[in-house]
This record gives sequence, C-alpha cells and structure tokens, in this order.
Amino acid sequence: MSRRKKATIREVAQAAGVAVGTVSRVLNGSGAVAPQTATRVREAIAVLGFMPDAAGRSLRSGASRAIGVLVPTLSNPIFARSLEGIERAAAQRGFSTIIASSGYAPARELDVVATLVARGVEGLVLTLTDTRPDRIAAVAGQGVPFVLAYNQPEPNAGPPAFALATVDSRAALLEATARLIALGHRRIAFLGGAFASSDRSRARYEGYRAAMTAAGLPAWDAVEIPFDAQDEAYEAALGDLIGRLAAPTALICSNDLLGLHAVAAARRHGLAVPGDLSVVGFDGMPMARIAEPSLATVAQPARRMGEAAVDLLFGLIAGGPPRQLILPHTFLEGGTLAAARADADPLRAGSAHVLRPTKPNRSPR
Amino acid sequence: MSRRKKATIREVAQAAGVAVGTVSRVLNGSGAVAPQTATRVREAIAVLGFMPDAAGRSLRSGASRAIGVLVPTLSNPIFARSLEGIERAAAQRGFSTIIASSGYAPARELDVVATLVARGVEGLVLTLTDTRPDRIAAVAGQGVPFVLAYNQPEPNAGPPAFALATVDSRAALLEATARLIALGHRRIAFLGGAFASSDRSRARYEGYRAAMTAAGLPAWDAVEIPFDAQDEAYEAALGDLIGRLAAPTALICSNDLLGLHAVAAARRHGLAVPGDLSVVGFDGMPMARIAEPSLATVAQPARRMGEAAVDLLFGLIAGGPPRQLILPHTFLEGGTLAAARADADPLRAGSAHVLRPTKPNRSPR
DNA sequence: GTCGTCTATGGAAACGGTTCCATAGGCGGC
DNA sequence: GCCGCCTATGGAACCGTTTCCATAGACGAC
Repeated sequence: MSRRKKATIREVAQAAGVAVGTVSRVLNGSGAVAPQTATRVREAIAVLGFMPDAAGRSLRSGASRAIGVLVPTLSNPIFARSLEGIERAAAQRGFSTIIASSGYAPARELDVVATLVARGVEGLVLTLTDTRPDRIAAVAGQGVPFVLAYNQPEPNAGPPAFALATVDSRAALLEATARLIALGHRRIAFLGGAFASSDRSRARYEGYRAAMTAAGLPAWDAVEIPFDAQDEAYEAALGDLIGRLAAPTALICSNDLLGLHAVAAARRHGLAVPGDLSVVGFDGMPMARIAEPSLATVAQPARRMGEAAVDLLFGLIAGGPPRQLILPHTFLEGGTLAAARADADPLRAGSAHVLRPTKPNRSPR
Repeated sequence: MSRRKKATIREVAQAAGVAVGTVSRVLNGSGAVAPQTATRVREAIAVLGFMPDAAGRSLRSGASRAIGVLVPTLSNPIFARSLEGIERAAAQRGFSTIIASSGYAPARELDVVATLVARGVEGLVLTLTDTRPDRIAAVAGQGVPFVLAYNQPEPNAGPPAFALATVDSRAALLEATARLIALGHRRIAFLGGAFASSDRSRARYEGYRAAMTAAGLPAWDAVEIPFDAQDEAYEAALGDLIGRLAAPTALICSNDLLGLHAVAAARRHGLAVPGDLSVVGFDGMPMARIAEPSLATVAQPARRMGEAAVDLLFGLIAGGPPRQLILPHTFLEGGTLAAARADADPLRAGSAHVLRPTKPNRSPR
C-alpha cells in the first residue's frame, strides 16, 4: 500500500501510456483531455499513490498553494483560536499554512516575514508588533499580498493602502470604560501589554483615555506589563496600584490573560473581586468566562477574524483592492464587575485610604 | 530598499562576475571559495537583496528546510505551548514549521500527513489521534522521519520502531489517583476526552483503573466527552455523575481544560469544590493554576516536550536510531483538592445520598 | 476533395536553485 | 623542469512540475 519512494509525474505518464503534459492537465483540469484518457491517468495516479511534489509545482508555476501567518505568540489562546480559523479557511481552498511567531519582538518580525516570502507563500496574514507606516511599507515592499489581523494602525485618510481585519479596540474600550463609570467608578486604572510590542494595547488605552476625559475624570497612566511577565510581575504592578493613596476601584486590562492574572494578583493582595476591585478584560477567552468570578470582557470573534483575514487575502490574491474589515465586538458582563462602593472615594467619604496587608492570602502552591 | 521583483542566483552571479555555481557555494558554504570572491558575492547578494527561493533549492537538493507538525487542535493551550517549543527549536536550525491540525478526526489525519509530505517536509512531529500499529505503519510508509509527541501507544517489546516524546500518562495518573485515595476518597470518577480520538485519554484512564484496582476499589466507567463539547455537555455529564445514588467525591479529568470545565459545571450544580468534590486535571496549564481554586494537576513540560521532539527528529534525520523519551511529570497540589468528608460515604455513614438542586447558582452571563 | 478549425495529445522549454564534472592555474616534490 | 595534486571556478545537467508550441487527426463547410 505505502510506496517506498515517491512516484513522479513521469512514472504516472508512462504507466498510463500518455505524455507528462497530459497528466498535468488531468491533475489541474487545465487543458482539454478526453474522458477516457483522464480515467486512465487517474487510475495510474491511484495505483502509484502519486502526489505532485509541491516544490516542482511551485517552482514552475509560482503557485505554492501556501500562505504564511505571523502571530506574536501561540501562548495567547486568542491567537491560537484565530489560527484555527485561518488554517481552516486556507485548507478549504487547498492551501497550507506556514506559521511563524515573532515572540513580540519587533526586531525579528521583518526577518520572519522575509523567510516566509522566500518560502514562496502566495500571501501573508500578519499580526505585527509595530504598525508604523514605514514598517508596513517594508512589508509591502516584499511584493506579496498581505492582510493585517488584530492590528490597529493609526487611521489614515483616503482609500486604504493595505488590507486589515480587526475589531475597533478604541471604540470597544471607550464603551467598556463608560460602563465602569456608569457603575459609579471614578478611579479606574489601565493595565496593558507593552505598547512597544502591541498597537492594540495602545489603541485600547486611547479608548480608555477618551472615555475618562469625556466623563471629566483623570485618565491614569497606563501600567505596561511585558508579554513574558511572570506572576510576580503582576503582583508587583498591582501592589503598586493599590498601594497608592487613592487606589483604583476598577481595573481595565488590555486582554483576558492580563485580566485573569490581575484577578489572581488582587486576590493574593487580599482584595476581593469585584467587592474591592472590578476587573474588565478583552478578548472573550472561553476559559476566562468559566472562571469564578467570570471575567467581564470585550469579546472579539477570533475564529471568524481568522477566516475573514483569509477571505480578504484571497481577494487580494485575485487582484482585488485592499479592504479593511472591522468586526463587531460584544461587551460581556461578568462576575468581576460590580458597582463602586459608596465609601470607595476617599475625597467624597472624607476617609483616608486604608493600606491593606500585602500578601495575607497567597493561594497554595 | 525593497525590490520590486525577486532577484535570482543568476543575476547575483552576473553582478559579482562569477558563475552561479560559485554563488551557490558561497550561499551554502559547500565548496572552496576564495575569500575575496566570497566577499564580492556577498556584496552582490546584499545589493540585490537576494534570498534563495525555497522551491528551487528544495527541488534539486531535496532539502526543504521545513518540518511538518500535526496537532489535534490549537485551541488547547498545551499544544500551543508545545508548538512554541517546536517552532523555536526548528528555527534555531534554520527550519520552518508547517502546522496542520486534525481537529481530532482520525479519518483526516493520514491525508494531512500526506499533504505535509507532498510539501517536501524533511521530518514530522505528530500527535496522532490513533496510534494503533497499522496507523503508525501507514505514517512510516511515507518514508519521512517522524516523531510522535504526546502520544501513548501500547508499549512494545524489542527496540523501538519509532521515535516518541511524551510523559508517562499511565504512571502519572496512577500516582494522582493514589493521592486521592490517600485523602480518603473512595468514589472517584474519571472524565476523559473521547478515547477514539486520544490514546492519552485512554492511557490515563488505565492509570486510574490500575490505582483503583490496586486499592481494592471499584473503577468507574470512564465518562467520555467529545473534544468539541460545549458548556452544556459538561454540565450534563457532571449532572449524571452527581445524580447517582453513590455520587463521586472526587473527579479525575484527563486534561486541564476538562478539569476547569468540570469545576465550573460542578459549581453550577451547586457543588462546592473541593468541599463536595475534589477535582484533578492533567497538563499544568498556567491558567488553571491561577484560577480560584487552583486546579490540582499533573504538570507536563509542554515546551520542553516540543523541543525534545525536534531534537529526536533531527537525530533521525541525521540517520540515528529512533529513540523514545519519557519526560518527567510533576503532581501539583491545588485548591481543588481536599480530604473526603467523613459523611461522604453513604455506605459507611448509613445515610442516603441527598440529591441537590440542579442549577441553583448559575453564574451570570 | 480541399481547406480551415478545433480537439486531444506529445514533446520540450522553463522555473531557480544544487551538484557534479571538467579544467585552469599554482605550487611543492623529486 | 616535469609531474601530480590541490584549489578555485566555470558550465552544464538535473530535480518535478507547468506551460507553451507543434502536430495529428476528425469533422464541417464550401
């Protein structure tokens, strides 16, 4: 059943008693082939277990039937899920998916893209760490169609110069922050991934800022957390926040992973969530939703985003114009959300902030 | 800076005033090249921004510098993390990673492998859904070196016929089950992924069985959950278990994803974890560890397993014999673990099991 | 019957590299 | 001073496929 050595198109041609060109035509349905001949060829293919070699095909035709994907990391389930959408949508068109990750390192990114291009991918789905115009131009200079996914470059006047599939992070966070304000929160802090590695984090912070400003509240400086942070880093960051004279009563996190870690860190600091601190995330990871308390969050359709990005990409490959797609987000209520306590505001209540013990209740290891 | 059209080796040769063979030699460090000539060639390469085309290279030399990876799903962070290890270890050797997922469908699996092989990958890292000898033979028949990761085929006498990197699921679950028994649990149920799609799930069940039998306790039938299960499926499965006259006081799950869902489902059924039900998972997902209560689990070194699999693979590619590597697992205590309540055993306490209300405490949506 | 058209097919060139073979020149040993 | 070997390099074959061109034969129109 299994062949020792891979059969070539020449062997198939010989077995079927036709020329290699004819086999190729049968394979690709390109030229006219007599039905009877085609059958004979197909039989030979089946008997020999022939599969066309991708390298030979790609070399001659330039069609590798593969797309390249760059994500910052596979450890964040949101990217993993979007990859599932990409992989499925590509496979549906007979395309393979070559995956690479940048590890959130802007410096490696362009090299990785170049490697993918050298592999002959026909298109790229990229989540870049850095989306300044010159970086995007550098990618465009590779001459391969590409779609940005999850990215949130500065909006640009005129027709779009590149394709994009994303949610409107800024608007989503504006909305989420407004919810917290409506719940009576006044001191709302923002915890985000490093701005240098994530335009999403930055866009979300801007949304937060805009909402705070609109409500006449002071926007806090963003607390940036590196993407490879360990538990201790979260704990330290949170300790810094709650140690302040006027500690926040709510915390907005630029993704669910941060949100879950923030909840855990708050707990270790002896804060009740949502009693002492409300927390909101971003992404809508299923695992954050089944946590207790469930994480309030802005859900984005990750899988669909992956599929949409591939759709856009094949539009480009077919010669269409670059389109920018904003997918809908949904605010999900959750157990980490509560109204601000009446006594939470030291200015209003006239009481000084009470410092809590730092780590009274560390959970068992 | 960016080239409109990709340069070829012939253009480089012309620019440097040498033959194409010489450029190739510089590129691969294969033959002897005068330092001065090499410099000239390297300059031409830099000026033209030349990158060798993978298809051409692969076609002639058979060296695609790519490996193929098959995982059941990317949605389980354990595979995503192992992929990070694979990707990194491969990239370190200048290899790209082509990823495909089977979606836990045994039927698709062999096709996917064939597709990867047709792409000319030089090796495969596979997590198969089905590891019966004939399936492994079918993979071996493709003539490409491969390593199984995470898989747990029936042990075989004699020297190993294929390479393997895994933890000893059976031993790990034997140990975990023994821990529960030591905590006084007698009625311990097993919740696993569908056996038909996971030899790990099966091996873990066997470990559980062995431990129960060794302790003179009856082993329960495994409750199998499909891998695409929704919340409702978990709830139903758990409802069935706790609705029994002699309900379990502990639950062993074949992975952390199941474990987290089981904890959530138990909560929705009004059971306290670990008060009414202890839960143990498998994998050591970071997210399960920061949950409250933290999930007791058997941790496996996912990233290292990915790296180890690639090491084994390159051993094979270099012509070495297939090696089988068992990585160490660690039992992690967690908040989902408690001693069995004294009144938990209806036989011993002489009291009938009290049926609890089914869904009194559903968490907010 | 001749011509033109159309279909089915054979055969060869081409894709962009690597690898092998041939060879020119330099150099040391005798 | 000749021979042989070694180094550096040129040039061509080759990998497996697609694509293009040529052609044989069938068939309809006149």
